[in-house]
Amino acid sequence: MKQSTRPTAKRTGDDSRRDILAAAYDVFAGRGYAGAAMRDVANRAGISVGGIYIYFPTKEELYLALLRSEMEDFNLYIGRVADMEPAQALKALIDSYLDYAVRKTKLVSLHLKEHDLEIRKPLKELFLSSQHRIIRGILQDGMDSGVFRKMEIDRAAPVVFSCVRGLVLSYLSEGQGAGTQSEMLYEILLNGIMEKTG
Amino acid sequence: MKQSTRPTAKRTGDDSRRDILAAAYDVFAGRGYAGAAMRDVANRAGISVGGIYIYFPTKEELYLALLRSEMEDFNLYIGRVADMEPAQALKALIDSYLDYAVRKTKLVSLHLKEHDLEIRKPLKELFLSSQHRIIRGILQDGMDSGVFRKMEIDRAAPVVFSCVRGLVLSYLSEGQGAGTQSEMLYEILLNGIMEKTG
Amino acid sequence: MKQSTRPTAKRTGDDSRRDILAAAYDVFAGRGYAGAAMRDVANRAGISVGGIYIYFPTKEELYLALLRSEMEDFNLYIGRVADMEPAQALKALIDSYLDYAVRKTKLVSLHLKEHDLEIRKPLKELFLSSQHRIIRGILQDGMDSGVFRKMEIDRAAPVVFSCVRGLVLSYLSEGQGAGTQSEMLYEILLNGIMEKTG
Amino acid sequence: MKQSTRPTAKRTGDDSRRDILAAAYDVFAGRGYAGAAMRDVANRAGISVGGIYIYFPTKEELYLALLRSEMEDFNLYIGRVADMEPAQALKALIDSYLDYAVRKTKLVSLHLKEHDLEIRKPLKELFLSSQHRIIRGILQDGMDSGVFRKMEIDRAAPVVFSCVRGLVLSYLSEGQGAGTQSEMLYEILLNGIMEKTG
DNA sequence: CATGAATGAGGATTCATTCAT
DNA sequence: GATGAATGAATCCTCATTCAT
Repeated sequence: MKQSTRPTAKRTGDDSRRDILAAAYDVFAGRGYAGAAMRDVANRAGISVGGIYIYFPTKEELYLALLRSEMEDFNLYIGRVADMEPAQALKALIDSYLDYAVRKTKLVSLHLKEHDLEIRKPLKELFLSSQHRIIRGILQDGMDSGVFRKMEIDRAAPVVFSCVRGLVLSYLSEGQGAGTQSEMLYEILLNGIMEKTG
Repeated sequence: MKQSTRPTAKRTGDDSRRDILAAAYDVFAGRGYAGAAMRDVANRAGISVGGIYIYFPTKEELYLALLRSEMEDFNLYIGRVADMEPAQALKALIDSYLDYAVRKTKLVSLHLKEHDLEIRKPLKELFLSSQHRIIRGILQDGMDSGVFRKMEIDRAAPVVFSCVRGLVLSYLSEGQGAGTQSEMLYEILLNGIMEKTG
Repeated sequence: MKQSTRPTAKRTGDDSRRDILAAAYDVFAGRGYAGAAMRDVANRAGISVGGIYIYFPTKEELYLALLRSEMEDFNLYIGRVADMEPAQALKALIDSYLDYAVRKTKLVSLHLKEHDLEIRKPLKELFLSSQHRIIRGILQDGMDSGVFRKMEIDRAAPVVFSCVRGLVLSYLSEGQGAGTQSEMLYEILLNGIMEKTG
Repeated sequence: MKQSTRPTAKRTGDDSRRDILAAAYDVFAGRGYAGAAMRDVANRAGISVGGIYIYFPTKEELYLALLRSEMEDFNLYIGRVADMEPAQALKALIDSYLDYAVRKTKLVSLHLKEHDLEIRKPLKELFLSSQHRIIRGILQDGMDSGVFRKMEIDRAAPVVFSCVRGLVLSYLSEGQGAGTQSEMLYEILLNGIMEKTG
């Protein structure tokens, strides 16, 4: 005899997908891939366990979808450095990485934790090559405009990337001084630590 | 309810401990803390499941013991840079980190994967402060002898450490060019990437 | 790692709960708390091991739920003596206890076996105080109406309760002659065994 | 090069047996049959796990041996009531039971907990029949000497025994007032609770 | 689309028992 | 006699996945 005259505010499929992904973000980030429980994802998403499986066929697929969605987000975020002045771009790159890590600490942490998960491989390669391309672009611009010295770009770019990534890692690990360290890294990358003689 | 078994006492307790630790190294490194199964550790160690518990009361203790034992190993390994010339020491530091990562890829990978595991905290802090100390020593020496320019050591040291760690991370992640990249990092850290004007 | 199963949803949740409780009754009663295996409860309930945990979060909770449910049952059963004539009430009390023990032998046996289990304490105290109250009521009535002699009720009630409980214990232990012994206890409690002189 | 010049104070086999039995007493009593661990018995006995198996082939046998040894002890303790005056003997019986329960609370508690363990059956029957015999003796004496009224001894004896046992059970369960309750039981058994009319 | 009860393999841990020393 | 490391079955509990409703 119970009738609901006002229709339950139903989610569209897309809403549900989004909710699940958002919940997955929290749960995976908080406990790692192995430690994450589908039930927790379901609870946090306000959906039933079975409901998840309508949108994602396995835990693995859910995880991958999460990574994909976050990567898009990140690429958009980092893209803005593309048409800045070289030195400025480098600074912006470092800051962007660190900002992103601050905003999405748990996700970046997750990437680290699952850095060698086999299923991540294709996605990871996509990501790396795109990041390397951006940095190569910056270095090339700098050399072309005479701001940066002559370097073998293909060797230098990965190293610059490493340094930036290392800073992020330190932030995740120790958690302090993101701002001050980004300044310092910028300065060291530009000038080195050696005394300029002559 | 009646159980009958036939124990095989072939090893000394110390042997078993070592075997278990070695097996734990492989299993934890390969699958992370949560993903590692005690049964797999046992199989790989050539001991029974119960046998592990004679030497390590819980999975957590086993993991911690593994970390402790490896940290000692690493500290010994890295200690040799202490009394080198500053620039040389920096190069040696980078190489040592990378060498270690090459030799013990899976272990270093494990550190990354479990970088935020609560139980690791005390051990991690010990490690970090000891590494920072070493680098501060190198920088100080360099400044004292006029090889390095004036820097705020307390800000520079963590950044240098970050860069080295970033390189290790890249090696783990992409796996190529350890040698060539270590050269490049050394050079960039010393000279920066900017054109020296004047 | 991949699991595929085929659940059989034939019962309502309430049915399952009831089935599990019934199975728990048998298993706990038969083997005691420590000796009881969740798997056996599951098998007997016609449910999977995991299924139990949907309704009862731990073995301890299952046990407690069982005790609670049975205590309610018993209190209903014993309540009817409240408004009888004193002597009649005493007889009914003895009979009720014994009847209950006959009907639910294994459960009462379980109470005995786990009489000092820490987790039972609150429940036990509830039970004891309620039983003592009933008996004090009977004795008071009897004294008021002059059927029973003057006694210190607070001392007598626990002893009467002990005697009844002892009879139950004997039934559980030896298993014979419930009927005849209840008569005898009634008579001895009323008249004692001493020769009435004068 | 370590020599022990003074010979280790070695135990004889009998000593070890006794130590094990004493340890078993504590462990079994404290945790019940299923909950008791052989290792704990060993530790408490100051012997190795394997050592126990020299004296007792299984856990079950150890338990039985414990019961046997304690039963002998009890029979000796209770035997002294045999040649007292009837009423006095009854009082002594109640007190003895209660005293014993006070002294060996945990053991008596164990009997209760494992009261239906199949392996205990033969021992239990032995015990019961001996206790019933003693009580029948007291009642018979009392009737013969005219102190007690005419009763069917075979029906009364088990009931008297039940009452005594019930008192012990109450002591174990609630733990208070052993002294005061034994007085009360004695009085009620002798006189009953009914008003003596006429 | 959504639900959530059900499944059962698998995980960490315990423990009676054995046997080489 | 005595030791204690070793065994492995068994315990409680978790969780990815399925499917009747």
